[in-house]
Amino acid sequence: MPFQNLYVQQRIEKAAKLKELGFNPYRNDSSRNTSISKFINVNSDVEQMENKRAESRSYTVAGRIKLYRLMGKASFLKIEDESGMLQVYVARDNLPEGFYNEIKKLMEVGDIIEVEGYPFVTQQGELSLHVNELKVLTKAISPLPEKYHGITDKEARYRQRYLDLIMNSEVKKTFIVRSKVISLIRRFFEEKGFLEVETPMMHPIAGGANAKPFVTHHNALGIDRYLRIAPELYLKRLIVGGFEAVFEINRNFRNEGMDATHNPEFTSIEFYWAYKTYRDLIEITKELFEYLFEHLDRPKKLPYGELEIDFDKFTEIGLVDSLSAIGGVPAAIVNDKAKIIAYLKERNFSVNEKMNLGQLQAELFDEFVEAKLINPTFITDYPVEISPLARRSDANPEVTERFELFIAGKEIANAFSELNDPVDQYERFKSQIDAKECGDDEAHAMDEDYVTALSYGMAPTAGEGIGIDRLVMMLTNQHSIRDVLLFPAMKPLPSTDQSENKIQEEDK
RNA sequence: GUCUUGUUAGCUCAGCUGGUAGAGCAUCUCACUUUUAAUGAGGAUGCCGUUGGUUCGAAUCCAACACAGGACACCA
Repeated sequence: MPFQNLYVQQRIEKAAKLKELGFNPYRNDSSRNTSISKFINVNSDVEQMENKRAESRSYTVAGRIKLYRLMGKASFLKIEDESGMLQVYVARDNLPEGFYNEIKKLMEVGDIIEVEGYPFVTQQGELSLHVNELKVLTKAISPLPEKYHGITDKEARYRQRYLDLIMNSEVKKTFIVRSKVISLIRRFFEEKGFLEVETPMMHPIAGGANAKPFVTHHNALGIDRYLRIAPELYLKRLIVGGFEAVFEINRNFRNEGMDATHNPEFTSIEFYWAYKTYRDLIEITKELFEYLFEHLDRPKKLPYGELEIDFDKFTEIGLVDSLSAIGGVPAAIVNDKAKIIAYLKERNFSVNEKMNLGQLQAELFDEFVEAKLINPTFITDYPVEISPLARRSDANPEVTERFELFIAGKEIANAFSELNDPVDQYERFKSQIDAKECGDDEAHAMDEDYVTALSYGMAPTAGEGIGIDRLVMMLTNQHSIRDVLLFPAMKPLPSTDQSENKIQEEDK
């Protein structure tokens, strides 16, 4: 049974008393006519007035009580709406007779009230609203966290994000930035002539990435469905179909571990661009960042924890070149399997000697280079062995036309000129099946329908995916993905409600 | 998955080498008509995460479990 808590009981009592007095504690007749920030802007002139008040003006504002200072026959309240916080002055003699004494103990911090009145400036110099009329719109029966320390417990903040949002205004700002980033990305690609599309989230075959999918069941068809791990293969079908520039911003689902950079569902943008190559993607990616910084009004030298990221300094380097130039690995060994293995062993890294040259180079990159890539860096020319979906470079068939973008030591984007040879694609799927049978449960499944699509001819195309959550982390100086997700995945708590347990039992 | 830290009042936190739980805010009563975390006086508030064990006695020691934070590993 909820609401057993003493403080909740006291507040339920107050709601009942309001009802007795004829005040609905959950009324629906708000007549708010301005926001708090507008009130403050419009009345900034009141301070210059002779008696520091404008009794002829009238505003109705509403908000949640954050502070309540009751002083006998008058009181000050701070109320907050989405736009800001406002001080409100309630004096007994300015209200209908008896009203103030009736209501002053029935409202409290957490309640949402509406007040009508005129602007004035207090002796302490704060623009406030002098109340002529007051009503409780919504009674809160659970008390808010403490007014000074707020709520700091991470678990409570993630599970009860609404409390976090009520108490911590910076949190709200982070999510406003997140919303803007998504909106700007959408606008950027629309302005470039891209078409936003929606492809299925429930896939018969989970493809487009190396990841374990979630499985669900479609009762009517009697078949299992996979929550998508990437929209890639559907978006490329659309290129086959004749759309030349498409993008999709939405969720992917991966049935893997959770940590500071991984949530089971995460948001990405993937975009595919016909008649273009990965070189064009590098240019459009730089442009996108320009666009974001311009419209977000952020400094190009952005602090990130201890680091400072300079978004005016995009650089580009080949993966193998980066090993010596950035990672400090001797240039003489980076193209020699045996020497790399010896080098890694000397430094006490566990080495799988069955790895091919490309995999070993990737290993060196992960160990010695990745963390050092603070300013935005395009790493290009990925070995063919670790790029199964990317097109080989015509100049050097050992590497692919691919890049990954790293910022603050983390991968932010992955892009390449797409493989559009259907026979080659079929062979690569087949070798993935072999890998799957050898125990690699993240290997791609054969997608014959996709191969069929390619067989009708896909124009030369370049495609890119950008992790929105990680991008927002960087732009908001957050170091956990949970701080840029409104409702991060959390394990359910054991239910204390027996009826709920029963339902779960019956379902089994 | 491994290691590590945490879980005490609505919130933020004390509670030492075991002796039956405390502060601030909030809440309740009283005073107070320009306060700024308002102030002053008085009162109430606890499955000390859960389950076991050791002990005359456990918030405290031990074990298992649950949840969370952090680090590492795995993964892209």
